[in-house]
This record gives sequence, C-alpha cells and structure tokens, in this order.
Amino acid sequence: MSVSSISVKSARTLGTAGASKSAQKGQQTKAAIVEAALGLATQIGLEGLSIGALAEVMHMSKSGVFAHFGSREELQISVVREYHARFEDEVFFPALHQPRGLPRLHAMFDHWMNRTSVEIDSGCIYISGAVEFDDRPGPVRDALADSVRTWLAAMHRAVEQATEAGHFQQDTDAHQVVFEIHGLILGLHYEARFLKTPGSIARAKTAFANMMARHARPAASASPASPNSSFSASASKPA
Amino acid sequence: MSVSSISVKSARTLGTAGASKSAQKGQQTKAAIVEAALGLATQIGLEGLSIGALAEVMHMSKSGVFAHFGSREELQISVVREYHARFEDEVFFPALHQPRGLPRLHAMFDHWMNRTSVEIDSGCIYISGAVEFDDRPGPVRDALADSVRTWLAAMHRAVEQATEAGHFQQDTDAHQVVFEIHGLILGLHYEARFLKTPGSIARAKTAFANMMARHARPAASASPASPNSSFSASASKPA
DNA sequence: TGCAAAATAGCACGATCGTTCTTTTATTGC
DNA sequence: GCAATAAAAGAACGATCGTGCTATTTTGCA
Repeated sequence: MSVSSISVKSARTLGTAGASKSAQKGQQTKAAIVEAALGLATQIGLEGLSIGALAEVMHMSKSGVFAHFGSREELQISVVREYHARFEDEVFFPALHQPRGLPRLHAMFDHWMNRTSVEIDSGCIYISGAVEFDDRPGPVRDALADSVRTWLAAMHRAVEQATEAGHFQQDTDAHQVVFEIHGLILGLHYEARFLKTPGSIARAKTAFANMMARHARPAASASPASPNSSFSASASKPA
Repeated sequence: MSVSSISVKSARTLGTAGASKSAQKGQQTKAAIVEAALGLATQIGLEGLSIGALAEVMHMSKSGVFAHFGSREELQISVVREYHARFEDEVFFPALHQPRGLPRLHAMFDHWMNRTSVEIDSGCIYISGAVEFDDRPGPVRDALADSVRTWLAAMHRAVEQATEAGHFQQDTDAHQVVFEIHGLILGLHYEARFLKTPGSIARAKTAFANMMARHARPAASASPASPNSSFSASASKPA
C-alpha cells in the first residue's frame, strides 16, 4: 500500500550491475541530474530552476543535461516525481510502522513537520510550487497537485482510522481535521522559514496536541459526567 | 492608530489639482505604474514582475518605467508598500469600527479571509513573497517581513484585547492563537487557490469558530443567555 | 576488438532580462 | 510665451534563458 500509484523507483537505481537490458549509463546520470535539480529546486523553486545552472552544478554541458528531458517542463515534472518519492520514504512509509489510529497519525504529522522545517535550509516544493503554479495551468501544476492531493488523502485515511479505532469521536469531520493540520504545517513553514520566528515548532506541536484533545473520545468509562464537557460540547459539530 | 508607521499615502494622490508644490505629473504616473505593477505581482509574483511586461501594460517604454524607480528592487519595494497600504485599508481599518475584543478580532479575520481567497484571481503577495524570498536576503525581503510582522502584531493585540475584555480565558496564549489563525489563512489560500478545493472558505470559518469557542471564557454562569451570543451562535455552523 | 548506438559536447539562434546613455518631448515656474 | 526642468522614448549593452542542430565521445554488445 503506497501513498500513490505513481512509481518512479526506476530513477533511484544505482550500482554498476548491468543486467540483461537495464541500467544504462544514461539512467544513472539522469538520476544524478534529477537529484541535483531537486536540490536546486528546494532552494530557488521549480520556476527558478534553470538548465544552465543545473549543468554547472553537474559539470556538464547545457545540451548534455537538456537531452535527458527534452524540455524544461519535463525536467520540472521529474523533480516533482522525485520529491514525491522521497516524501513517501521519509514521511509516509515510516509512519506505517505505527499502529493505526492516533499513533500513526501523530507519526505522520511529526515526520511532515520535520520535512517542513527542521531541514530549514531547503524548502518544500509542495508549498513553493503551489505559489508558483497556482494560476499557471499545465502538466507541472497537475503533477504537483496530484502529489499533494494524494498525500492529503493519506492523511484523511489516517484520521478516519483514528475514528474507527475509537480514538476520535464518531462525528469527527476528517476533512476538517486534515484542513487544519495542513494549516499548521503551512504556518510552521511560513514562520520558521520566512519570518524566522523562534519556537515555531513548539507552536505547531502545541496546536496539534490541542487539536487531538479536542477530537479525542471522552475517557472510556461510563463514570461521572464528562470532564471537559464545556469545550468538547461546542467543539465538534462541523459539517 | 495604524497598523504600522509606514506612510505611503503620497502614492495615492489623485486629482488634477496642482497646489503650490505637489502632484507633478511624474508622481501620478508613478502611482499608476505601481498600481499596474501590483496587479501583475499578485498574479505572477514579485519575482516574476518584469519591467518589460510592466511597460507594455502601461503603454510606455521600458526606460520610461525604469526611470521612476532606478532599479527593479526599488520597484518591488514600492509594490510591497502599496500592498501594505491596501491591506490596511481593506483589512485592518474597517475592523476598527467593531468594538474591541472578539467582534474586532472576528472582523479582522473575515476581512483577511476575503482578501486571501474571495478575490480568487489575485494572490496575496505576503504569501507568495514569503516563498520567493525565504532564502533571498535583501531589502525586498525585509520590507515584506516587516509588513507581515506588523500585521501579525496587530492581530496579537486584538487577541490580547479579547482577553482583557473577558471574552477569552485569562491564560490564553495570544501568540499561539495568532499562529493558528495564520495557519488557517495559509491553508485557505493553498486549498482555494492551488488545489481549488470547494468549500475551503467554510472550512476556515468552521476552524476559526471552533478556535474561538475553545478559548472562550466559560459562559457567564448566572443568567442563561450569554451576551456575546451573536458570535458564539455562529460558531458551530459552517457558512 | 570493432561497430552500432547511446550519451555528451559545442555552437548558434531568437527572446527577454535589467540597466545605462543619449535624445526628444512634455510640463512647469516666471 | 520662454526658458528651465522633468518625464519619457530610443537604442544598445552584456547576460541568461530554453532549445535546436551537428559533431564528438563514450558505452554496450557481438
């Protein structure tokens, strides 16, 4: 079970072994180029990514780099796909080791946070790309949007599982929860990376914890009246 | 009392009246250029703003446009300042007509939301600029960050006033509240403008309402009806 | 080891960028 | 209305962009 149906594992093949018909030299250098391009794109954005600069980093000629993709747009799409694969590897798959429900949801959020702000030197192209392509239709935008939607759908599933597992109240609106979590990540990215506000990570963690508490199913037993009735009553009755 | 100490009203002077020493022709066209530049920048970003394209829109020569600013950077800064002024006019000042505390905070959020997503065809340069300049130091970045920080400080003040007015619990963390509100706006901007997710505005409103309810001071005990029912009533239902 | 094919380099193109310098046109103060 | 001054235009610059085309080099297989 993967976040998406997209499979780009081919671009990650390494090693020298040349089996019957795979792993020509070209595939390797193409993978190396995409990796370098990803590094550039996380710093200056997908739009700022230029073939000339990329060639310089790779110690190659412009045309040598260009030939692997045929167009700048195809290069950008390759970068998006590679980012998608890494996002899966670093954020989604590790969380699958946690049991369904709250623990897994919490792990997904934590990894997501780390990807967003801990490696502060490189931004998230899901965020920068959204700004660069929000009114620029085309295949790059589509690839970006598909990746993001796929990931948000995975988050949505995790919230639903938390409800099914009895960790959340039955009437929890999963879409609403995902929307708010997404907002926390975006806020963290903004404040940590642009405003350099100290303590942003703690802010995001606090907000997440409050959110979980708000949707948490009241302590199991049928004992005395619900403890935090005041807020949990008004808290959850969205669409 | 203004959001900031920045005053750029000079760039808004219109009319033909030529008093003793003001309103040369140049000032008017400069203001018109900045206005056109703002329009371009909200669509393609501050970085995408080019003097050539701007000249074409203005039916002027490149050098004619250029001469008003002396550098592209200065043009970008002028755009940021103009955006700041409009943001004040459309988001902050109207909210001052509401009484301090919750009503004013609510108005600020509403206007902010409208600026962010209702006029869906033009983005927010506070958001796009943050992505474009998050690791590009310089005066443009500084101007952007100053404007944003000023606005967030105004939000912070509004939250504090809500606490002082007794609308919020005494231990409400104003910075935390502002962080979370900011996240809602960013999430709304992302989902509405990039993903085109329908119903994003309702999501943001619901989240805001839930948030207000969470910090609200427990109902005034004695009498059944709470005074601020107007807002808390709308808290639980999406638009 | 030789040869077809793949991979890379080299070069040039039109376009656009920000910027400078010079010249022409429009505006202003008297 | 005229002269001083401001505003706008025009042309050109070096740089960089994406992309085509043609050599040259490198690779993989017999």
